[in-house]
Amino acid sequence: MRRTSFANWPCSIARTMDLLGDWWTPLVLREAFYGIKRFDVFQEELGIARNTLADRLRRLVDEGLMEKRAYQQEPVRYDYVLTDMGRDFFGVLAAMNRWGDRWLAEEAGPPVVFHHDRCGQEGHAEVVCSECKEPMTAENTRPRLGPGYPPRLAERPDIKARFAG
Amino acid sequence: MRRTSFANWPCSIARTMDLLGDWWTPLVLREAFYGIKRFDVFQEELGIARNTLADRLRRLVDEGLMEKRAYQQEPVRYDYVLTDMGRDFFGVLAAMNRWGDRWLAEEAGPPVVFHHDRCGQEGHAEVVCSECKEPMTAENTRPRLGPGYPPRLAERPDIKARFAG
DNA sequence: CTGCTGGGTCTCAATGCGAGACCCTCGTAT
DNA sequence: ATACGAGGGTCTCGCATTGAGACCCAGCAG
Repeated sequence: MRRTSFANWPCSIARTMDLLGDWWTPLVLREAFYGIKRFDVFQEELGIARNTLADRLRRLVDEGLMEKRAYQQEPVRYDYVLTDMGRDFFGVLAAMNRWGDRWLAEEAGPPVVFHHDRCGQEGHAEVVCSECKEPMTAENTRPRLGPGYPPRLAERPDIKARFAG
Repeated sequence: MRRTSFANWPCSIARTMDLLGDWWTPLVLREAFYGIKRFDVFQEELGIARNTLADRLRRLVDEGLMEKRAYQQEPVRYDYVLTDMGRDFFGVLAAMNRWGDRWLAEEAGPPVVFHHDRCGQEGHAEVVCSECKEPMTAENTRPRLGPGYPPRLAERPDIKARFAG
């Protein structure tokens, strides 16, 4: 059975999960944010199988999150760097990191903290509303039909009910 | 080959990915945020195989993100509700949703938008620094060793180099 | 001419995913 | 008394994916 594809669902979360592809992809991106560029370094740091890494990098390049760049000729050597699309994924990783720090860390505390150059302090990620800058939580936020929702689906009673809130 | 476990890596992103388990889990959580509680409804809305759903729900309960609750006796019927830990995951989904809206939406725009009760406006998620409330991006944020990082590992030159920035 | 570095591909076994069928317990309509 | 439907699952089984490790190739250094 082929894995069910979410790429065409009317849901950005599903689409995002679909292209993440698996557990390794976010970790490859994490390494990229750490500044890693070269195949071998990704491979050693993560302990990922080489074929799996080749596959994930190829996917990330295809999807537009990374770019394969020849950094020298004779012999040609490639490295992998984040595109704007890839760099923008940082927020997602930061939110994940925060959640993990909060709920999965051991007594000793979070393994990694973030230094925010902008203010010079160590802080963690917080997810806020773009309009009022106050925290966005499950309690104070509700989904609504957006402009990109397929009109035909939007007619269905169960869908209507879901977004009625 | 058994899937490599990230549960004990010194990285909250890896740990989070490890317990997500697969592509379905975030979507099950999404449904839960939409207010879905019952097995059959999860199953119909997502079109997920019943055994896979049973497995994911069991995992979410085991990990502490959801609770199985008897909502009636004779016959006993159970439903699944988010715990505090589960509800706190909203931020991660919101960040994912925002990224997907930005980079994967079609011309028509995002399929779903968020209404923020707190301010009464429609906004999207933004990831900011907990200290200064300014956006946290790959460019202005750097990882540092945190208190929970395994001391033995922290000695390694490659690890030192990575967090030197 | 041997071996090292960098960036991969190939082979193959073992998981795990997912469809669909099946199961169990009540409550209710026939 | 019996069939049927709702609710919440488990069982079986085929195929796709995962991942370890071996192998490949090009250039350069000893």
